[in-house]
Amino acid sequence: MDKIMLQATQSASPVSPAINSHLVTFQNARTASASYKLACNTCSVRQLCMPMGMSFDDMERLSNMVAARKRVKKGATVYRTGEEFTALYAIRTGFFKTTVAAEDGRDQVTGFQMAAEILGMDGISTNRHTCDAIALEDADVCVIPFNRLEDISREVEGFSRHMHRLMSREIVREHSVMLLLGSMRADERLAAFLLDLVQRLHARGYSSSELVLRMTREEMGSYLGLKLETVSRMFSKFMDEGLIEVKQRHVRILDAQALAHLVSHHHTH
Amino acid sequence: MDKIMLQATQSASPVSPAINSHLVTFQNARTASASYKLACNTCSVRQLCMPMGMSFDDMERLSNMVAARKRVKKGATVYRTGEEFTALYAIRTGFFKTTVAAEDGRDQVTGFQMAAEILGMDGISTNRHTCDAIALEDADVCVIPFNRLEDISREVEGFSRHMHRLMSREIVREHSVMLLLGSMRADERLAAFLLDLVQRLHARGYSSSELVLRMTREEMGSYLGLKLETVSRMFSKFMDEGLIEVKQRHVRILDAQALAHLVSHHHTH
DNA sequence: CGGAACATTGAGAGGGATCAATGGACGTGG
DNA sequence: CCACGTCCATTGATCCCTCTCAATGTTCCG
Repeated sequence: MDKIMLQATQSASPVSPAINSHLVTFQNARTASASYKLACNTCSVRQLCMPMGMSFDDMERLSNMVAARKRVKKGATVYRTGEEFTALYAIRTGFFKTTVAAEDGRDQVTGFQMAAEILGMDGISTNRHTCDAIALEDADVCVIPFNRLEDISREVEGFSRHMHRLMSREIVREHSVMLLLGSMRADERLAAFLLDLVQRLHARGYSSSELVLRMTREEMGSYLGLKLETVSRMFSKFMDEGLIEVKQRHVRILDAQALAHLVSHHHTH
Repeated sequence: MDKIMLQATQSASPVSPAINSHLVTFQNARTASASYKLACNTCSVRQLCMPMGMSFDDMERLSNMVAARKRVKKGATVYRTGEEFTALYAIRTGFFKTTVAAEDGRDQVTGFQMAAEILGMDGISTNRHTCDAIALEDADVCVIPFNRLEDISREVEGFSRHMHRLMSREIVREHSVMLLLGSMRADERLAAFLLDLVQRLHARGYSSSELVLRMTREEMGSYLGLKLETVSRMFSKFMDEGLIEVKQRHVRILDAQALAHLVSHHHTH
């Protein structure tokens, strides 16, 4: 088999998606003056993240709520099961997994999160976190103290609705995972997973056909309800069928349509 | 095999759980005067439902927000996928399932809901519902227009936090379903399901060991990621092992501990 | 009473798990 | 820069749990 060369497009800085061009010079000016102060205004993922759709002024208000930026080393946790819930975390850079643990030690990856996504909403319900959020690469998050969020809900018109939307989106996402786990075969699961990942990366300015997986086969398997060997076999199968190219964690999607077809056209043997 | 007799404890009116006894006379007084007006104050599930933890006055405010009571016949929907999202629905009586549909027709039961639980949170994210909510028996729900909820968030201290908690609780619930679907065997799934159901029913004043299933084997199977035949076989297996008694949809749990042990002590063959 | 919907049970097949061995990639330190 | 160990991924052989297909039985309701 030929060696394939895949550029690690994800390593490079992505083109900022959907940024209003008239803001760019302003943005640069502020970056210089504000130096290390956190500012949603200058954040490359502000269109997808918490301040999505906000006015410039409201973004500034939000920035002021954000207590701190926090670096998380690969393998480290943002929070763990049982820890007190105090804040939500918006991902600036890096890639995470969340895992829930059963009493007997089994654990289940419940999601993979990337830039602009929010970590920690599980903790609101009981004031204790119910899962672990673990960085799969060195990462950078905004710490948003939850009690301050309630202040901003009063100050910023429509922010409360916005928070509800974020949480609802998570509920809807989990519904589709339940559909995946409850009714799809191994190949369908992996296809759905790859398409979801690449679509989210694309929304962040990355390629719509190439991606670098930040997780192991085992972590993918846990998320997809499969064993790592099965995940590996499905990768090989897709390669044999010419649907993708795989070299370790680099994946190039050659036939997205065929993958999508797999997901949405179930047929028994 | 002996015929077993199970009383349909669920059909009978449950004892109201955890109701402060000094409120009862007051409650009765109001029931008489307010006749058919919706009143959280007099609702038997107020301690578990939306007004959980609220003061008497705040409950009254909430009641005033609730536009209407809506009857839903068995088999009918409260809302369907694609319909515009306008309101949340608090279940007064009855039992529901929610289902998401894949493009190819497959559908997946994402949850079963009973009195005091909230339907419709999936719709907040996009202003369109993303699943169907179907009554499994004649039911009665409170319609809570969503825009009014935002009003009450401003008026009632802490209500916003309360809403967040409700949504977070749903997220956490779905995490445990993902754990179930992703890592448990058929018998473990059914055991976890039965224990969850009976625990929720118990919180509503029903027996902690007997229940009447409102859904078919197929609906259970869909929720649990199993085929109906497998569900049926697991019921038979539990019966043979003396863990439960089953007669059609009536189930009596004989050895809850053994069921719990199944769930939390996974062992390979 | 009869029909439809639902549930049980059996036999057989298949998809994914398990067990096991090998191979590659990567980081660390010599 | 190479050697080495560790972690990760691939692949094969076999097993078994769950699905599939099919027949029968039961309940419920018009």
